[in-house]
Amino acid sequence: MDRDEEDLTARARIRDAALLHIGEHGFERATIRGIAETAGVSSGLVRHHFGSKQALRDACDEYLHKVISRLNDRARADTTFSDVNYVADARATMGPYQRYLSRALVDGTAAPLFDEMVRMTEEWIAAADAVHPDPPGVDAHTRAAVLAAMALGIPILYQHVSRGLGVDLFSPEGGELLTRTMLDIYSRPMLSAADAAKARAGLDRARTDRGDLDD
Amino acid sequence: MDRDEEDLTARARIRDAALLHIGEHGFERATIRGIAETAGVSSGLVRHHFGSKQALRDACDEYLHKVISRLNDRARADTTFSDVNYVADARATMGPYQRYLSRALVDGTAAPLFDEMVRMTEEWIAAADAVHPDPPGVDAHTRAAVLAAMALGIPILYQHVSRGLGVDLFSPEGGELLTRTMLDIYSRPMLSAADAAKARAGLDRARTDRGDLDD
DNA sequence: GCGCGGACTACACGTGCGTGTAGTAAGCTG
DNA sequence: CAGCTTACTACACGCACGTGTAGTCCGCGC
Repeated sequence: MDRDEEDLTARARIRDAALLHIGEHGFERATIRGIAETAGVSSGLVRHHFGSKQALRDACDEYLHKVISRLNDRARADTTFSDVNYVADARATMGPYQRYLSRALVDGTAAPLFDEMVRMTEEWIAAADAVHPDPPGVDAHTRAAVLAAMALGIPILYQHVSRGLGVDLFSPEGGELLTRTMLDIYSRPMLSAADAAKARAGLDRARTDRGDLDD
Repeated sequence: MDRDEEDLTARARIRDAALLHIGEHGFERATIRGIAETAGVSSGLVRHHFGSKQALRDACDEYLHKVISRLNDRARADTTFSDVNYVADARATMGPYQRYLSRALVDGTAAPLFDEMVRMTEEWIAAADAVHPDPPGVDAHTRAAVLAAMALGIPILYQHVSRGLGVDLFSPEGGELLTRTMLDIYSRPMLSAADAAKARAGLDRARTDRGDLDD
């Protein structure tokens, strides 16, 4: 239905089980036997369908990339302020796969996925820049990359954030609290424009002191 | 000198090697034999000093916590706007241990470390709130937890960010670019107060529609 | 019916690695 | 010197797990 035509097949069940196991225990600790058991198949079938443990991981990455692309397309259609929610939305939809994603990103895989998030963030930044009075110090792409990493820090450190908030970030209450928090963070600058300018001036001074030629 | 009195001992060398190996390959893939080889000792000595692989990991966590506490104390003394740099500073000082830290945070260990960062962020938020005209929607501690996770997302996703920026985040140029980017991000709100209020109103409406009693 | 390919299982192999054990050398105390 | 503790090594055990192999069942084309 909302998956591929291969959904109910053993192959799909194995992939889903792998996403769960690897997300829960990490790639190394996750065992083919454990994945097979969760999927309700023999361990040999895992190898039959995917060839090796690494290939199974690759298949998981590819599958998630497809799912997220679809999710992004849907989010792109929604241009209201619920854009702020896109991380929360993604988390809700991705559900149990969130831990897998976090690990994949941290491990350095899933690069195209991160880049796609940067692209989305870039669009958002461009819109924000359009209504901002003074020009930014660095280009939108750079800010998008950093901002995407920051946004992803929340689901990646989900357990720590949940502990700090006192509620599970995945629960409806946690999701709403996070959204309200993000509204504060994104609408209330931590630094005044004057303070930022002052800091920038300090950086410029340090740079010229070092003898760099651009100014 | 800047370490403990046990610095040059085999025990310290093993700990350092473990931080490197686990940071580089992850806890599971890191082997006691490999750590021992890097430390220039036999694998048995690792067990002799730390008892088990897990205990070695615990010792690494504890050691890093100590180092970071010292780093925080130093940062606390600096109340200028270079506060924005505290993540970058930490990364520079932590150097090769950064990957270990990221993994530890993602794995859920190093909870006290995260909580300490939340505490630091909370102080910073309180200072920003003092000069902000309108009151925040959520309390400072909640915002601090989320903001700390966001800030940590940058070093955790360091390779992706580096790719997006086109320079190594660890290089001096990368560090300066990051600082300038952070200045933009922290001084230029992504949402206007009006937009945030609109989104909040939407959330309130949804909440009362659900029949919650507080308003 | 026959053959054949794919899905699937049971089971054995090899190995890498954590862990346990025994033993050596050096320093300290009496 | 004996006796003990501590740092340290060499080596073997055992297990868990990825991988390889052989074989069964089922469906489809001829």
